[in-house]
Amino acid sequence: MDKRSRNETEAVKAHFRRAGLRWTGPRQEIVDAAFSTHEHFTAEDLLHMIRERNPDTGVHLATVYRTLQVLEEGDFVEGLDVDKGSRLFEHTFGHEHHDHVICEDCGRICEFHDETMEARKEAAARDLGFAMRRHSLRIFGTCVELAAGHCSHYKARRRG
Amino acid sequence: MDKRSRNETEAVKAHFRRAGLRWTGPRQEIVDAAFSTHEHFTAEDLLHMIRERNPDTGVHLATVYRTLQVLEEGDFVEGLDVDKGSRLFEHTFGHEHHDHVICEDCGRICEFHDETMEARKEAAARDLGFAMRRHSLRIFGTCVELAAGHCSHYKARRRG
DNA sequence: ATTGATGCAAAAAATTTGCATCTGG
DNA sequence: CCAGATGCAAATTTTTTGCATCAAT
Repeated sequence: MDKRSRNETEAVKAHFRRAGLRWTGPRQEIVDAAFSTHEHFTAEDLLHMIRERNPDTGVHLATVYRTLQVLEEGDFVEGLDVDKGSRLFEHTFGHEHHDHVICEDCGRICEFHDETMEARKEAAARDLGFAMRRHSLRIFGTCVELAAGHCSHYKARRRG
Repeated sequence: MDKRSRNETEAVKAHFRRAGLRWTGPRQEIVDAAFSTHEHFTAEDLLHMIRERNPDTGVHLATVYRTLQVLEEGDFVEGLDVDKGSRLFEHTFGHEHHDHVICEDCGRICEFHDETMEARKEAAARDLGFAMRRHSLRIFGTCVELAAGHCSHYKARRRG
């Protein structure tokens, strides 16, 4: 585990302690796995990652879902609805918020951050009498790689 | 049916004809119902609306889903993921695009349109090599009505 | 010791699909 | 007529829950 994910794990631990939640073996494994990748992952993906790191793990998918929920509430991970299949998660702690562009054909996901938009989201919510808690901007379209016929994501998706 | 929804129905009909899709009784009923309201509705809501207008209708929920899919592809309706329960639909034909602010506690949904953001979405997608097809910005938070303790949506949701 | 967390299996919820039948063009 | 649309039921898929047991504090 690199120094960065060690720090992140510590932050999660501290949060659990503060919130009166227990720090258990399964939670340790789930958090370690979640912070070990910088890709998007489903709950099932995460379980596979856990099993790769520790073939003898007893962690169950239900526990993964339960823990992801807690992590999401604590702003350590964020879920993304992709309209097709399971929700994708990514760890967010220590990262700047970003929005997503999703290819409807190949599933490729790109990220971007736009400070102007962030400010306007905040303002829009405020103007309507809302306290913004979280926000999700997804742009769906098609990527040029796919249109040009040399998109590696497309083949990967067909195989999967 | 007012003149506006008649026009909208005609546009849908024309689209179906152009696309080589058949104009059937169930589709007529589904489209009429979808354009008869300016609220968000689930597939099931729409079926109830159809049954209210015509108690003897034989339209089936599966057909509602199938037709909503066609309508969405034709940009006549738009689906909204609300993280809790079913997808909400609204007819969009002839309406300016808008984004949504959703109260996580009471379910209230407000809409807004921000031209600057629209332009930046478009640009973000282009810069990343995507052709934007659709986009969905959802801001989740809490509304002041609820915080102030006089939110009608909250009670409505508890009852429902 | 207590109370929360976990594994497991089973339920739940929402949407999709297979198929025989019907129907619009 | 014939391809596409529909009703119906059954399947699918993903996530959640009940409950007995286990373990952290």
